[in-house]
Amino acid sequence: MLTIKEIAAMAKVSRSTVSRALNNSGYVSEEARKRIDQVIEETGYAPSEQAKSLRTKKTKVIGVILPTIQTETASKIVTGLDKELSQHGYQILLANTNLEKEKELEFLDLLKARQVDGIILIATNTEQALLQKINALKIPVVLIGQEAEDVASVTYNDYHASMEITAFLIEKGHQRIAFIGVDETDRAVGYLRKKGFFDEMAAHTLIVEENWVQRAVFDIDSGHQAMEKIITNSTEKPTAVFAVTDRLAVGAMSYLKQNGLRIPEDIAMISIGASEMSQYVDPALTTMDYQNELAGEKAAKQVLSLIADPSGKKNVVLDYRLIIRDSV
Amino acid sequence: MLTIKEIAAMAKVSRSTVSRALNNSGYVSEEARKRIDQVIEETGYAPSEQAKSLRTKKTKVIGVILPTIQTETASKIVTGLDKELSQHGYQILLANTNLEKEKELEFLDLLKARQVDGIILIATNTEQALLQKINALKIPVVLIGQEAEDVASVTYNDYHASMEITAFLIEKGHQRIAFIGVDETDRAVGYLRKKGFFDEMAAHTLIVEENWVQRAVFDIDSGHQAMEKIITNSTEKPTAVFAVTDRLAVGAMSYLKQNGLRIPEDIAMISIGASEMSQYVDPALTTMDYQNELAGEKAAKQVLSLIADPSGKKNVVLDYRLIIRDSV
DNA sequence: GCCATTTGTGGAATCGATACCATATTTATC
DNA sequence: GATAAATATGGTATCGATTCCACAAATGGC
Repeated sequence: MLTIKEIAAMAKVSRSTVSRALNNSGYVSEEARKRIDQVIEETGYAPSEQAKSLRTKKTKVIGVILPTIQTETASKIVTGLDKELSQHGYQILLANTNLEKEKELEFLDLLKARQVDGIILIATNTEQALLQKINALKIPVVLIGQEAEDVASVTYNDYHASMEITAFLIEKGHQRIAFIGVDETDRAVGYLRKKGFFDEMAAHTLIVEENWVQRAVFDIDSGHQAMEKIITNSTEKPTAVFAVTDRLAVGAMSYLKQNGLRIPEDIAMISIGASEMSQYVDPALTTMDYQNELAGEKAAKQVLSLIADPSGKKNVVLDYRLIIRDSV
Repeated sequence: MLTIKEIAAMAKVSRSTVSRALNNSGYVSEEARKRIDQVIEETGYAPSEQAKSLRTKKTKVIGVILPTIQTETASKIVTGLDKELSQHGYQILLANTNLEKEKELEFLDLLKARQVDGIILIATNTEQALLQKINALKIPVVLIGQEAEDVASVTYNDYHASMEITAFLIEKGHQRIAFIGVDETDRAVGYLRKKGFFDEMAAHTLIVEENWVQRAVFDIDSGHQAMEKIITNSTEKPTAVFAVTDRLAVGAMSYLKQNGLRIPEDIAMISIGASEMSQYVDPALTTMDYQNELAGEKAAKQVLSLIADPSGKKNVVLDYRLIIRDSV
């Protein structure tokens, strides 16, 4: 590999001068600069980022820890992140946990060893061990999707969004509403969305039958199964179902259709996500748009600002908007 | 930051000894090792990957260049890549071109400057400039989705898959078949899939009306528009449509449904991709499964083997299988 | 008990850049 | 024309690891 030393020799200057020319720091004469530029042009030399960052303590790399790339949410967020980061010369180093919590901790260490300038964590929980590790890290970290004390974050307003969805169903005349959620250690998707639902139901003094509430995991099949349980176990059938993600809703819809139940006439369906798919299933799904790409951009902006000034931690809360289609 | 020097001091040994203990190279006494382990345990020290790779010339990072992360194809491939790479301690550095060809070249340089151990390129073309640069790079590169001379690759059998799809439609009794394709500089998706279609049609001496063939770009909307053109411009309507991607098919279906045409009774629909969505649109889409995750794994395996032995370039061609559902 | 291995350890060079400092030359100021 | 400031350049230390080499101590074989 070509090094600065060889470039210096070829341009008949010292390494210092080449370095100065490269970084536009200090003084370099017209002539020297011209010769250096030409040599670089001819050889296609590019300085080693390795060596550079060993010296400068900056890598221009941001680590991104995510539970999976195979969801639209994740890929939209990453797109948003990349859009903003690449503009500032940063690249993304991926760390995929495959939904294993312990890996989040492992990757935080690994990314530190790789000296990333910042970390973005698409979080699935806010457990103490995680938060402690983040604070011990001394590297800017921004959480997406979960809010936590002392850690910067970009979150969706899960509680209010959930209330609004519930209110929308009630307004449409529904009184018996079922709920398909996920594990509550996921504070945002599991706990807050559920709480929003229950609080809004309570505010309208509507009761929720126990069998109407099912816990699923993050895939379509799981939504299907949850819907099956709701239909087969409940004494009185609900007239609407609130699923916390589009995929769960799609799974639930497939069960309903298979069993001859019409949507929305027999059972209405609503969810959160605004995935591409939600638009093309039949009927088109009424869903809450969380603007994941924007979330990525905001998180990227924040991590960049934290790199410049680590003291300015913020909790950005994003807006949501309901996309009304045909499933309610 | 903690360095090997400090660890050495704390354990009362030299840096050399710590390094040997860390890498299990050379001799280290029981006692010394014990003290070192303890200090590392207490301090949570992790060696700087920066410094390490400056010396060893290995980064354990693989660069992945892709046209977009927002397609299922891409995210499945990345999942497959990560699955295999992470098992061997490699991480992925993302480079998103947003479908801009020139960026592929730029990123190749950038990744070289970052000294990645290998590069995986989810390619959209096989132009000379690209191939030349790849060969000049002296870094293992594996192409996914496009085959090219002198470059390792993992490809789908686009030509044959396309023929099989066409044959399937013909076998089902269709004679007037429309085709929604993409730009032919994309050799695999654009050129080969089209050629497979035309060759198979010709083999059955079936003619393809000019207006039945439309060029679209890679999104749902574009499929919608292409379908509109086919319906409104053709003198005799086709009885089946072959779209080169699921998204295009979904867009086409949405046009057909909006205009009261029944699928498959009036017009049958078939495509390539086996996306999650294809299963839940109405009617469920008959589509060709390309096993993208497997492609990622194979590409990862190949890049790892090229790192070990750069001479063993291969062109792996993957199998496909038709998933027959309700749209034909 | 002597010589040859094996085992254990530290010193110093090195990877490829940056950055500080000293020094030389040119230009400006009065 | 002397002095100060601006411009230009190279030498050298440094970042944090690995690795080679020299050397010392322990072990073994006869």
